[in-house]
Parts: sequence; C-alpha cells; structure tokens
Amino acid sequence: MPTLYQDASKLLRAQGGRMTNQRRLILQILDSVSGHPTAEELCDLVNECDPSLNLSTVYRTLRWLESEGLVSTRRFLEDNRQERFDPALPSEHHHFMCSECKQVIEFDHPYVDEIRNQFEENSGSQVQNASLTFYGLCEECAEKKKET
Amino acid sequence: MPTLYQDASKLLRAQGGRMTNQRRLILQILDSVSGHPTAEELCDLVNECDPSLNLSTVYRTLRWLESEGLVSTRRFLEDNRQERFDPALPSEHHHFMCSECKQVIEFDHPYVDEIRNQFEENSGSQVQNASLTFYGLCEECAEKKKET
DNA sequence: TTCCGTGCAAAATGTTTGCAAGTCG
DNA sequence: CGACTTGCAAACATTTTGCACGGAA
Repeated sequence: MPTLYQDASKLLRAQGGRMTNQRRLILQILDSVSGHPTAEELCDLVNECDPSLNLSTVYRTLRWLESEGLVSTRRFLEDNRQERFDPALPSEHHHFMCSECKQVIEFDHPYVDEIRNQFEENSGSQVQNASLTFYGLCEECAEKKKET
Repeated sequence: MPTLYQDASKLLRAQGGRMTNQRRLILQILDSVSGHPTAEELCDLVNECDPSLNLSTVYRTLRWLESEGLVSTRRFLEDNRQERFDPALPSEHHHFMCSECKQVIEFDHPYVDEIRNQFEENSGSQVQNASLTFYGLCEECAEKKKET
C-alpha cells in the first residue's frame, strides 16, 4: 500500500508542483499519525520538527490533499468546532466516539453496504460515500460510571 | 405527538422560564419547517414575521432546545461550515445528501440497529446515538449527468 | 531564473457573550 | 416590582486569503 507521501509525490510531479520541506514533513507526519487530528494538532506535531512551519501551510496542504481525494474530513458531534482530517479514504471505516473520554474506535461492518444497496434501489440515487458514526460510552468509561 | 412548541412551553413553565414572543415564533417555525435549517436560514424565516428578531436570539433558543434534548444538530460534509438543526431527535432517521442539488432525503433501516448491537457486543461499549449519512447523486441529478 | 510555495498579517465566516434596556408573570 | 430575555455590538474561534519574499526545479 503506497503511503500518502508516495501518492502525493507522484501527483506533484504530474502536475508540476514542488515537493518542499514543509510538504514532506506534513506528509510524513500524516503517514505516521493514527487517529483524526485537527489542523492545529497536526501543526503542533509538525512544529516539533520545524517550529517555523505555519498553520496556513498546514491548511493549504490538507486542502490540496482533500481535493485530490487523499485525505477526508469529518467532524464529530461533541467536538464539532474543528474539522478533523483522516489520512484514509472515506467509507473505508466507520467510527465510534466516546462522549466521555473522546477516544475514537474505528470499525467496519458489511451491513453498511447492504443498507446502501437497498437505499439505492428504493430511491434511485447513487451513493458514493457512506459515513456511520456511533456515540456513547466506551467500555472503560461505562465501567467507571457504574462504580459511582 | 406533542409539538416542539408544546414540549418547550411545558419545560419553560417547569423551570421558571418565560414564553416570549420571540421564542413562540421560533418554535412555531421549527414545528412547521421540514428539513434541517441553519441558524441563519431559520432567522430569515423568522424575520419574515418579526424583522427585528435577532440572530443571537435564534442561537440562544436553539442551544437551549439542544441542551434539553428537543433538537439535535448535525453537519453535512459538503456544507460543513454551518451547523444544521434538526427538530427531531437524533437516531430517529438517517440522511442522504445529494452532492449536486444538496437536497436531503431521510430514511431509516433496521440494519442500523443490528450493526449497533453487534458493535456493542464486540467492543463492550454502550452506543447512545447513531448517525448514518450517505452522499451521492439523487435520481434526478444522476439522470442529468447521464444526458450530458 | 522562473514560478510555485511560504510566512505573516489581515480578512472572512460562524458562533458566543457582556451589557443596558425591555418585558413577562 | 424583579428576574429573565432581548438586541446590539464586540469578542471569539476556526479557516481562508493577499502579498512580498524565498526556494525548488
């Protein structure tokens, strides 16, 4: 599986763009990160290596990746002020967020495609993208609640 | 089924709040509206009756309703700058949004609960809320695309 | 050397808040 | 009357943009 860095390099070459140090760093961090960082969180990580790298550069890079379909964006309910960036394609997995500790668990389930197919048949529309999100209490936080 | 207006009146009485003209109007419009308006869209509707009613009052009323669990909020991908308000409880239905004409179709499907139950068993977590959203082309927009 | 990309500061957007004035009960 | 609400303007948080300078090809 090609990394984001490899995909992006190829694309840049193809469209006459340039692989700058800033882009390289952002891409490497995106490849190494797990989860769904906000632009600011990403910028903080990036700044540990290059403190002068600016938040607008992070945004510009993320938006470019988004427009090329290399990252997807989402917002979780509890947390919806900031956009989160997912270095994976949409529809590849779905999410559970714990309302208490905010941890995100990714999952997948064949029934999602099932629902999608039936919805397409019933409505005549074409579904390109599906996003299922659960909210609730994760195992640990549910335990803690019981104790009190 | 009680209207939002009725539910809200009862709550206001219970907690010593006041049913002002502004709240009455906002609630009535919420009861009559279909779809998932933004605060600003709602304010425009409200202003047709009372042009002096301010956007902050709309926000304050919506946030209060949200905190009482009488409306839920969501953001659609294509459109994610503004929050949308749903005068119905979460998990009561799911959504399809057409990327072309932005219309929203609501639907429901028993498999969502199925997925949820299985996820709860596998992960040990408690799911309180589920939100499934499809994006794609509605029947009409898909037809139009074919023609060209 | 030539554009493309960057940092910076300012603008834009959406939402929240402080406060004086108004109103419901 | 007195607490709760409102309108307004200002504050806030997040994201985008214009521009002069710097760096990859």
